[in-house]
Amino acid sequence: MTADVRDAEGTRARLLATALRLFTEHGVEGTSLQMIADALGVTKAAVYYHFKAKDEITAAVTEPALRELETIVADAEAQRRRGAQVDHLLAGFVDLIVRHRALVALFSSDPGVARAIEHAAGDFEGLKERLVSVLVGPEPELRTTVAAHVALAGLALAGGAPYLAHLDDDTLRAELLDIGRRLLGRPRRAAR
Amino acid sequence: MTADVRDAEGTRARLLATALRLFTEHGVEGTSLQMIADALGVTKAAVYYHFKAKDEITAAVTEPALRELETIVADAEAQRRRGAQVDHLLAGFVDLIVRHRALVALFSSDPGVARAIEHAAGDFEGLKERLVSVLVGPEPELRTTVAAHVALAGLALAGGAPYLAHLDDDTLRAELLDIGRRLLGRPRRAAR
DNA sequence: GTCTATAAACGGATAGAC
DNA sequence: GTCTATCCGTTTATAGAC
Repeated sequence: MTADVRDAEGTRARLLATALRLFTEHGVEGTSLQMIADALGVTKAAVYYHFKAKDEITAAVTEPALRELETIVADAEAQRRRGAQVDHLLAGFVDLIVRHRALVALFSSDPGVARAIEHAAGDFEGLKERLVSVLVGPEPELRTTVAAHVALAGLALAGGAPYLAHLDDDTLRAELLDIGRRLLGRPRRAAR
Repeated sequence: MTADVRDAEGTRARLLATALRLFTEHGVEGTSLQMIADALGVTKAAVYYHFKAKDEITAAVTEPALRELETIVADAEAQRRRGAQVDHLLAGFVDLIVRHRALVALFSSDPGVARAIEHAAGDFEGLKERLVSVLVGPEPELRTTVAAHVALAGLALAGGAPYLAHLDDDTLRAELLDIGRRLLGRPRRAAR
């Protein structure tokens, strides 16, 4: 393998990590290819070697986590008891937040993400609705619906907030899970 | 008064309302002056008559609510008992969300807002920190800190979410307040 | 108060050399 | 795999007419 080819995947990974950092800092629409290229120390043309359009970068940054979320929702829907559905979804969502931190906050609040992936990844809006549906159940009360929206947005943004970036994964996961369960009226675990 | 002057304030108000709508839909950076002008049925040059730069529009859209928030935080800080500080801040914040809906969600999550106003409005980041400080108090526990971040982000985004846009002000305020108090460990009110 | 016209810069994107 | 150079559409912003 030549020196040229050697770092292809490494550069691609660095590019995605850099793009994510800039996206969370400036928003997707507020981040230009020039900014990404500059941060990487290459030119715009080099970026275009790895991705043929900006939307592709946005999709590549968010898709892995979105696919995971899709699986989490499907697994939760497959649970038989209502309580288990909520527990499964909440645990999975919090775990996703903790492992991806800023990413979940990004696609929870940045309109640029939705715009960029609407032609690619399977129905983003539909996934959100299924997420809420699992949390509120059939014939939801208003209180439950509002609590579900507060929980989803709050957990995602708090998990990606710089103020909590210093917390280790296990600590953050336990705290977010406890708050989520409190919000949704699920019993807290006695021990860990 | 001439016909030209007559609608000056009316146009300015319509412009700000239109800009807010587009900002929440596409994000600040994802909204161009051309989009605002088109939505208003005027040209870009007409927009520039009212505001000499895009950042000024962003600032004008957000500043009224930010000034209110500044007052709310100051009033809360002036309370003598800890419980009263939290109660005051929470009630004020929720009321602000309900009256401005999408606006609070906007400056809670859109990086474009922070960028646009950092040279104008007095310390935005500082205000956020004072807000959190009131909620968590001196020597805060981790659980409280995380809960405060979840509450602030969750209430703001849920309050501006399209899914809850149909709720009337009184209903939304009561629901958000109850959830906020539950999150922050404050006793719920018995009656309304 | 709004328009047309235009300048200057920046954005995304491509061609072709090395 | 990265570079220089370039294209083109769009964006912010200004000048000046009505």
